[in-house]
Amino acid sequence: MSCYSVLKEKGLRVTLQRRLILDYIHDNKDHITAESIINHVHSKFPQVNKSTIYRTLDLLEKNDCVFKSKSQDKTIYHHAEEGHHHHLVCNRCGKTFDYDEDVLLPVKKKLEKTLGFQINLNHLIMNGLCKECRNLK
Amino acid sequence: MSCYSVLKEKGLRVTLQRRLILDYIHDNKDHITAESIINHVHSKFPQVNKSTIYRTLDLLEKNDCVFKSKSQDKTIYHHAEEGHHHHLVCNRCGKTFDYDEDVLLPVKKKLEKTLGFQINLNHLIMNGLCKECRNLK
DNA sequence: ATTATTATTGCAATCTGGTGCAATAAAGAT
DNA sequence: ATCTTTATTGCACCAGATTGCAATAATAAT
Repeated sequence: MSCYSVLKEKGLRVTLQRRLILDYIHDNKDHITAESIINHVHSKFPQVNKSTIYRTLDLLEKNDCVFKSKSQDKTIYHHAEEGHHHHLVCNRCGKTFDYDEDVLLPVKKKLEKTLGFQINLNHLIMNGLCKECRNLK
Repeated sequence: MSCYSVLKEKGLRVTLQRRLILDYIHDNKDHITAESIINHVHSKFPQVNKSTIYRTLDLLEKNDCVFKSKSQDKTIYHHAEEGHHHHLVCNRCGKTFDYDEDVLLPVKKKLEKTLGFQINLNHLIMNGLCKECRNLK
């Protein structure tokens, strides 16, 4: 679990609270909401404060251990393994799907050429309808 | 101002509060924050409640009169004229930039072919660094 | 013009996410 | 094993956004 060494390298401490949160995110390959993380931590240690959880999530994001994004109204987190930062989220069933980073490279290049704008693909979530849900209606 | 007729058609009422908000959004071509909308309405009628404003914005979004999106931590609204739904938001200065819808069409088509996922381009905001801000650092 | 209907509003309370600060505890030094 | 340093936590509080409900007011019917 390399996140622990990342923390230690930077002089950050590996606390019970951080282990609870990190392990939970690593055990869940899907996107998870802040709410579900809070629930999980509270189910094991109810006395852990929610502000600690939010601060831990911010810290993990700053150190590239998790990715944080907004999907509709909710804040969503997922673990940060290489090559898995790009997500599609279905507006109907809520499931997430990965896509190949290369798909967006031409867009990135074109926007840099024409507008000089450098988009950050790591934090990009695209919403829509997945295959199954499209067939339902 | 077709939004008024949209409301009337659906049996929704055109109230002072809704006129204030609609007119303000129509007069502003840029993205505007919920905060600036609240400030504007309060500058004319301080007694209007903020929950009314949020509810009105949700209603206008549901009826396709405005678009609502998240940029970083803020909620952002803009009027819904055809061909202006696609935005880049700079993470440093907060300015917004439009881009041509066509840029993303190949991506949309590819994802539909390979994954069957139908992305909704209307609500897509991409974050990054604009030309000016890139040059600053 | 007045009345009846019901969509809309204001209010109070709530929820999510975030902040300053004093108390606490992890990890290194002794 | 104990002490010291200071990163981290819990607490209390705050801001933005949201909701249930009773009061209000926009529109249709008379």
